[in-house]
Amino acid sequence: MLTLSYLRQYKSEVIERLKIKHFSQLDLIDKVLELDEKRRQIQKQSDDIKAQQNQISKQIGQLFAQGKKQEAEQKKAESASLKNQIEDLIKTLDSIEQAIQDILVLIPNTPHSSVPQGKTAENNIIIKEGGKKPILFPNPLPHWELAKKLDIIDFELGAKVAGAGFPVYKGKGAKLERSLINFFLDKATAAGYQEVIPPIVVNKESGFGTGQLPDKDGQMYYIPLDELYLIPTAEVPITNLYRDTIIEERDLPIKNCGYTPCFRREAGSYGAHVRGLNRLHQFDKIEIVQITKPEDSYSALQEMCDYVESLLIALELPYRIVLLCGGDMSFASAKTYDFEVYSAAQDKWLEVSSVSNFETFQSNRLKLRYRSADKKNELAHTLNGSALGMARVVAALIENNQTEDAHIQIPACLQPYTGFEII
RNA sequence: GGAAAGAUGACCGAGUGGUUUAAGGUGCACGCCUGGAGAGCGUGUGUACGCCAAAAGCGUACCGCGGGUUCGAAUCCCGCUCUUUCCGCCA
Repeated sequence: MLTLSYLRQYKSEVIERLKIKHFSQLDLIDKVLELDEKRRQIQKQSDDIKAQQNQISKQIGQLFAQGKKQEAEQKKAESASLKNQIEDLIKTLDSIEQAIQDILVLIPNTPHSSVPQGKTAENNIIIKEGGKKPILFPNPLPHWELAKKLDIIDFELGAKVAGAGFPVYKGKGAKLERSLINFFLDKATAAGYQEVIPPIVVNKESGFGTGQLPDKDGQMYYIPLDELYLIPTAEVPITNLYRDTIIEERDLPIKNCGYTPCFRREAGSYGAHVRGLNRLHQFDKIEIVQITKPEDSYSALQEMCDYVESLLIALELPYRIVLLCGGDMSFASAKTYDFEVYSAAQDKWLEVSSVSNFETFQSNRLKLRYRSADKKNELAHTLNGSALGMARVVAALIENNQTEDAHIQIPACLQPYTGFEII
């Protein structure tokens, strides 16, 4: 969330930027600033009275030490009356602070000045296309048909065990999945990201820290008995590793990567566009996360995009890079690039990565700061990206690399991992 | 799941109701000393919010978290969380 001091200082600029995000409740800004004004006024009052009370208590202690009981009793009465005033003020203060918090969590991040205008995905800007679309024979099979024919992914079996959207990978399909995980992790490690294996459930503090809570709790699986959420992305546990910490400037940037399964309820989505691996309740993903100084975060964003692009090139997949417009960006992001691969049999672009700079939006919630060279504590910037989301990569590999006799050619970079060249 | 012990600053560690304004030590920073280093000596050394044009300064809160008792709580009471050890169970 945005900080109050930032809102106070850059109010009109924030409002202009939020218009690019098509945020409709701009009146919340004035409301929260009014509450802030009131809060400061009441805090001053209550701090002053507390100071008086502390003085009196100290005097009482001294009076008792000197054996002046009578005077001490008098002071006690004086202090008691102050106590009532303080209680009232604190009650008001608490409710105002709560009201401020309730509003702040509703205000989305402001988009970076380079984010294009626009309301929906149609206004996104394709900034680059790369790779070559494959030239396939007539009537190529969509991945779910070819996968079934080769018996490498079983959707019905997964449906029996868990439900729709929980596929079972079998044989060479499972090996392909595992090979991709290892390939991506090795690449990320070579690019300077330290590997972590985080928990795949998180508590609500973590969900709040990265911005999934309170607004998107319906999209996460929840375990009520233990009050835990299944992670929708490794971004949540990995970024939260640094919640409530102050990092020395010399230790930045911090670069982490991690593989986890990801769980998404995705309520309300159905139909042809979610067939097969296109949209799942459980899928594997490698995530990259960076924590940087504010002045470095946009070069880090570029570096992460270049890295993700290098993976797509290595996999020889046709891809395009999309700069999201204001209206299509997520609540917490200041700037986001999506990476899509072309899946030939479906004739569809599938999103396989989303790389975002959150600036201080997450770090403010996380209380994630760094100590600058001149000993000041400032909010760090957080970024993350998929590198990559597995299922759709598998879908595209299956469809694009299929042969006329219904086999799948494994790209050269994966063969050392799979140990086979064809499925 | 059962039992016991514990949680204090960057770290170690003292502190069972009132000069605690959290002792002492370590570390760190700066200064003195030195040809240089070390030792020694001195000074400083958390976070958040607020007051102030700003700096300096001052105020408030914070000793795991949340309540309570009291004029006053690190200290007393209640609840919770986590850690360690032992027992049980177990991949």
